[in-house]
Amino acid sequence: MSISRAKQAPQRTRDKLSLLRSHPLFRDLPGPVIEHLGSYMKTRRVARGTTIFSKGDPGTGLMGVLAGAVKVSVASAEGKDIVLNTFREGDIFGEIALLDGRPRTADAIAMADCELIVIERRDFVPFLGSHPDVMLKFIEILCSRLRHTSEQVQDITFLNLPTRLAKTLLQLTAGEEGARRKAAITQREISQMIGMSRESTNKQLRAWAKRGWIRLERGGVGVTAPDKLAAIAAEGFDAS
Amino acid sequence: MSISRAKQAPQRTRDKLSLLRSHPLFRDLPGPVIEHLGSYMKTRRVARGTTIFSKGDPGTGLMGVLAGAVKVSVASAEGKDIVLNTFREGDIFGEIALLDGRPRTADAIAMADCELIVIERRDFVPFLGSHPDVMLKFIEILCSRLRHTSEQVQDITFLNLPTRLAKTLLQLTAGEEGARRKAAITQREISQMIGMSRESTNKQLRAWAKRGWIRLERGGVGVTAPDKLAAIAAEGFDAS
DNA sequence: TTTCGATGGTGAGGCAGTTCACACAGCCGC
DNA sequence: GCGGCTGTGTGAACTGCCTCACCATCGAAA
Repeated sequence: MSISRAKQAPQRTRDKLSLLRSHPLFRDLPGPVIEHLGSYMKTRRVARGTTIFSKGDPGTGLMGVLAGAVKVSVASAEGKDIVLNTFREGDIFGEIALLDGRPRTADAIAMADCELIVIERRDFVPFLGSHPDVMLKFIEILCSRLRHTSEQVQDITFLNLPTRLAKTLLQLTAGEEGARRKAAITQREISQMIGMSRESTNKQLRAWAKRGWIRLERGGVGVTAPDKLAAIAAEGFDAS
Repeated sequence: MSISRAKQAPQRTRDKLSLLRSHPLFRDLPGPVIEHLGSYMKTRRVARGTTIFSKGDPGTGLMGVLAGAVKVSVASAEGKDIVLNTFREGDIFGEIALLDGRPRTADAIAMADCELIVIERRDFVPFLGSHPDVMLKFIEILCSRLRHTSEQVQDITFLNLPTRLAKTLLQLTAGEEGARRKAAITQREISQMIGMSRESTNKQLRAWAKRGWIRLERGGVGVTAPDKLAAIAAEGFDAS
């Protein structure tokens, strides 16, 4: 019952065309258009820890996650890191550099072994120009990204460590219920998601583990009492 | 030589059609289309301190600033406020709720007496659907907003008070040079822009004023040594 | 004119979270 | 099976910033 660290080869649960056909961005497009797009796409396999792109790179294209998980983060001059966003199977990322053609403002790193699809900007932009409906979808994506990032600003300025941590643990394990409610992630990565030191994060996690609200393993966390964490996330303090 | 608090009626330096014609969003549109758009727009005058829209409101439309300045902020449960963005003459805001139709996620408040233009969502969305080139411009705006908000996340997590304050003062007074380098803003608003307490902000401002790098007045700050502030903003600490 | 709210100024004290310095366990590659 | 790296656990010391509790001043409203 341990948490898989995804060191095995990622199962190819879906190929690139099936991603396109099922993705909200492209779902409504006619079949031939999807196949046309598919011909532009390349797939790329990367191992956990690989840097997919770096801050300052020319933004060459759009990426999609077929399997695995990706974090988008930035590093400070002192070596601290902060995670701006994470993406998993079925998600699309890197759209900002795709759309405005400016350099990437953050790094993308594989949190697990990944299979990605890549569409080059030079192929995609002309397509976009002739598909206003797809542009509208991108606008929706950008809006939701903006709402997400704004919320991050609010969380960082208003909430304390336990509250942010509880919220993040719930998000990380959302979707799964009961005993399967767990996430494969290191404590360092968690600390970077909430913008706190690894040590402080570890101490809070241990405190909750001692109360039996979560279970800690090497490279993973399991949430056993989501209601308790939800209470903390809502109240803004550890009221237990 | 005092800093104007803009309590007088705002001078109407430009009317709504001239804003449209000169704004990058609409500049390239044919004349009749602009006049068509103009017929949808209403103007609205608001006094300093007025709430233009509130968090949770249905996002009814797009706003533009003809004169004055607007801040977009959110309040925490404990009454703390944080400013997410500020807009001045020629800027457009409120586009997220316009584009995705979801409720507003922040408050907009007039920082000075303002003259605004408003375009209702029900009028604008159909227009947008038939103008893909305008959609592209909106995509650019959204991308730059996203880059801005991401940078805010980084600033909050990586930089300390003096650094953030120096950076913000420079941004606030950018555009003007020499002795005219000043901004009409309260210290409380500055503290909300950098996400620190009013008291801490005041103390740092006083320290710099004592060194002659800035000048403080009621309701305003003048930057007299932008190079010194730039050094702090770049170095990440007060190296003087 | 008086009052009152908004703005600016200031010090004392406290605390959440950082930094540093370890120690120890698994896991990987060789 | 042996280093070495990565991930985790933990306490002591430090500190940047907040909170609180004031006071002074200005401007506008009553």
